Amino acid sequence: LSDLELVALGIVWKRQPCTAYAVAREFVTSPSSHWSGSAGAIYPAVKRLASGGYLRSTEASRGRRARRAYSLTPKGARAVRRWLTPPLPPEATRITYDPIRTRVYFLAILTPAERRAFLDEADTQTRSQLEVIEAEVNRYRHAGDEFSALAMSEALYALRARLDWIRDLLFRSEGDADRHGERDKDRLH
Amino acid sequence: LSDLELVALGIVWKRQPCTAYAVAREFVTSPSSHWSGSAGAIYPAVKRLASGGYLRSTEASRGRRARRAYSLTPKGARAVRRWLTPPLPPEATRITYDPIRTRVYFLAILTPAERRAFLDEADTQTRSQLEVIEAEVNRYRHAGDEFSALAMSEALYALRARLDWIRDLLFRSEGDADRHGERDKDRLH
DNA sequence: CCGCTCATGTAACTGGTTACATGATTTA
DNA sequence: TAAATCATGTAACCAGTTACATGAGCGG
Repeated sequence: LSDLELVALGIVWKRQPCTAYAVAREFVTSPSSHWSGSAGAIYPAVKRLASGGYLRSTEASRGRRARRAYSLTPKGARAVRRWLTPPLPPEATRITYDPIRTRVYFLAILTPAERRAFLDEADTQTRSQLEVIEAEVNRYRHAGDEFSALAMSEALYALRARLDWIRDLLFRSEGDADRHGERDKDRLH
Repeated sequence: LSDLELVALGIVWKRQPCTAYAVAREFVTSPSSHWSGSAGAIYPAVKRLASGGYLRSTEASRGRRARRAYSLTPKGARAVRRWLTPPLPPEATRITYDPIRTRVYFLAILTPAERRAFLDEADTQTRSQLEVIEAEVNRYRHAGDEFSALAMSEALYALRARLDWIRDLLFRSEGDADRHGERDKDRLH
C-alpha cells in the first residue's frame, strides 16, 4: 500500500462511513500541499482499497447514479495498525523536503541585501503560516479530535523552529552591510 | 522551470563546470529522500535546461562517447536569482509532508502501549537522524560551503523540534497506563 | 430556476520511478 | 586484469496532476 492509500485508509477509519468525496476534501482542505486530493487520485485509490479488501462499501444509490459510503474491513484496520507499528521504514524518519531550506543552499548567488530580502519574506510568510496552523489546531481541538490536534501541533513546532533558524540567519547576515558588487560565495559575516 | 530543474540549476552553479552525473550524485547522497537522483530524471532535466538556454555544455568527449561539463549561462543565473527573490510562491512556505506527523493523526487506532512503542521508535529514529545531519553540517562546514551548512542546519532545528514534540506526546500519554481493551478514540490522558 | 455544494467518475498528460545497457577511467 | 567508480543514456512504467463531464440535492 502506498502512503496516499494508507492516509486515505486512515481518513476513512476516522469518519466511517464516509464517501470518497469526503476523503478527497480532507486532502484539499489540508494546510499541506503535498497531495492535491484530486478526484483523479482519490477515486482510483479508494477503488483499489475496496477491491483489495481493505474497504467495504455500503451502496446507497439514489437515482441512476452510484453513491457509496465506505467503511474499514478488519483487514483495513490491520493495515493501518501495521503502518503505525515499529519498525518504521527508514524514509519515514528522514528529513523532509523543504522549499525554503532548499533555496538557502544557493543564497550565495544573491547580494547581502537581496539575501536579507529573501529571509524577511521567508520570516513573514512563515509567521502567517503559523497563524493558519494555530487556527487548524484549535479547530481540531474544538471538534474533539485530540490526536489530529496533537499531530498538527508538530507543524507548529516545526514552523517555530524555522523562525528561530531564520532569525539566526538574519543575525549572522547583519555584519555584511550593503557592500554591493562583491558576491563572494563564501562570505557571510 | 520545475523545482527539480531549479535545484539542478543551483547545483551546477555551485560546482560548475559540472557533469550531469555529479548533479545526480548530489541528489543520491542527500539525506533527504524527496528526489532519488536517478539518471532517468537528471539527464533529461539537464538536457531540458541546456536546450532552454539555462546551461551551456563544454563538450570534452573522449573515445566514442559523449562527456559534457555544464556551466550556467547568464539566463540560467537569472533564473536561480529569480527563484530566490520575493515574492515566494505560497506552496514554498506551506507546511511540508511529514510521515511521522501524518501517522500521529491516526494513533487513536492503537492501544496506549502500542502508541508508546510508536513514539519510542520515532524518538530513537529521529535521534539517529540528528546525528546524521550533524555530521552533514560539519562536512559542509569543513568543505567551506557555509551556505549549505546553514541550510542543512534548518534540518537540525526541525529534528530537535520534532524531538520536543515527541517528548510532549510521551509526557501526555504517561497517564494512560496499560489499560488494554478500551480503544476510546478521544482518550489520551 | 439558478447557483452552490455534494458526489462520481474519466482522459490526457507529466514528472518522476526502477531497471537496464554500455562505455571510459581509476584503483587494488 | 578485475572490480569499482565515473559517466551517459533509454525504455517501460506508475502515481500523481489538471481538466473535463455529469448528476443529485438544497437554499435563496
